[in-house]
Amino acid sequence: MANEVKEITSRDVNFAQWYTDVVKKADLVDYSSIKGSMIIRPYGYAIWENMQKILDAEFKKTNHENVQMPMFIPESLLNVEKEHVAGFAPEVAWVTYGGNEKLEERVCVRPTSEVLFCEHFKKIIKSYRDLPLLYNQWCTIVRWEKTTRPFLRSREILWQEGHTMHASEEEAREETLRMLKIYENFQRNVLAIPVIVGKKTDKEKFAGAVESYTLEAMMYDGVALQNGTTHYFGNGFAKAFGIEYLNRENKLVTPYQTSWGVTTRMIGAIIMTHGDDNGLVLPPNIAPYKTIIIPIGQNDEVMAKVDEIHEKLLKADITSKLDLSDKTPGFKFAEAEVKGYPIRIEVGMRDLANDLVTLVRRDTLEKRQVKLENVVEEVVNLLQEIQTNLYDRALKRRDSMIYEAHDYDEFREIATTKNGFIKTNWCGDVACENKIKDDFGMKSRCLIENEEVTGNCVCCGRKGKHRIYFGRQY
RNA sequence: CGAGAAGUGGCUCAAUUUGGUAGAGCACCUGGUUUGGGACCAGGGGGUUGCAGGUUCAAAUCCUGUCUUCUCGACCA
Repeated sequence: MANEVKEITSRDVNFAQWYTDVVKKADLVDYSSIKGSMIIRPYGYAIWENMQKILDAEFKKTNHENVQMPMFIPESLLNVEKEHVAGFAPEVAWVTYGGNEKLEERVCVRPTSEVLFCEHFKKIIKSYRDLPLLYNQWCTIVRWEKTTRPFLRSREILWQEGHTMHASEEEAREETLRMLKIYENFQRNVLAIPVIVGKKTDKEKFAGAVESYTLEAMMYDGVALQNGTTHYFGNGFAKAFGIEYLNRENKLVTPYQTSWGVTTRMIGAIIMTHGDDNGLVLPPNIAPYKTIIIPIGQNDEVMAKVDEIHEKLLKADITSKLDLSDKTPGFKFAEAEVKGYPIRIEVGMRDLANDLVTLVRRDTLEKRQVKLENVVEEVVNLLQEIQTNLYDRALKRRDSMIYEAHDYDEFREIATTKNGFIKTNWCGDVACENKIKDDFGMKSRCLIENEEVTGNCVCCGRKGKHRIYFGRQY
């Protein structure tokens, strides 16, 4: 009995436990001896590598350059921008000793790198000719979280952070929205995750930002996962750090700034958006292997065909794994499902006698027999179908879990009986946000830009200023 | 950080109540037979029981501390 694969808790019985089971059984991570610092195993890391490859290409296309900044920040540097340090101080890790000697000034492990970039920018930006300055770095950061969960909330986080400087406010705002759009397209088209994109309220925005934008995804259980953010900083940081340059009129002026980032949390989002009781389900566009080929019976003809199909797929640029282990077919089928390969190709004599092979799609587990000579073509089409179906399915589910509340009683009724987001009107007062958080544990997700405000604030009854989503979050 | 639960070969657990030679199934290795949904036969390797103290003739078992994991909450991305 291969019990290790059979022990996935049903996601409708205990979603949190199901998530933990999938993460482990699909060989994505292992725990380390440091709380909240996970080992990302090859199969999990391959997903991250694909994310990096695709996003990095988008960053380069839009003229960003990669750099690598230090991992340590001296306390005095972190303290330069007040709102920023207030936001991050409670969760930074401090280094106080070097070897046996106590440090003169303690240094923290970067929780994010704004201040490091600012210090550097001050040195290298002299002229309007130096702008825009478009930097990005792939690195890890540390935030000392109290509760940790693989991918969703860890202490050591793999991410990408873009930091840019611009000559005008308008240009910096454009950059903020440009990167937001890149994230949105990536999540929709590659990860097949529908996201609600919008502006954060003042209460929820990044420490030190003028405006923060977010990509909010809804997980299978109706809980929100913030899947990426972009920030417009105005020139607050630049002023605090004294970054100035000479413009065309030979005047000393302050530039405008942005930052933006996504993390391996997106892997958690894939799991909780597409996964099912059999395990992981990977969208073809991000899967390390788009197909897994499983031979049935070890005779020469089967082995020859399996090799042939594998070669053909690779030639057509379709990553494919060939499972030649000596497990039984049933075991391999089950394992292929746990690991979420988009398509499984079963090759056995029964089909080969009629020049057929069997394709099994992971999203629906539906089987179909196809002509051997058409395998590549069929796989290409099926991958597209799966990619589309996963997005449509997730979108439909999400939309079915968004509710409109017109008054507080209705809000309470929804918040206490249903899982999902609540769409409503809000007066703009942080007191109402706080009350909703205290009463129901729901925070504002983001403001809705394109809808007219139709009623009064759901909480206080005063005139509504914004359309807004509320929801519980990871 | 608060409440609860748990840490025994890679995994799931037994032995803990009542201190007395650490055990099973699966996984792993070798050989063979198998192969269309989680195979079978034979043989074999692997654990000083999370870690550190303490009590005792004797500790997986009792006591103290600590670390890690899980669930629920608070907080934060």
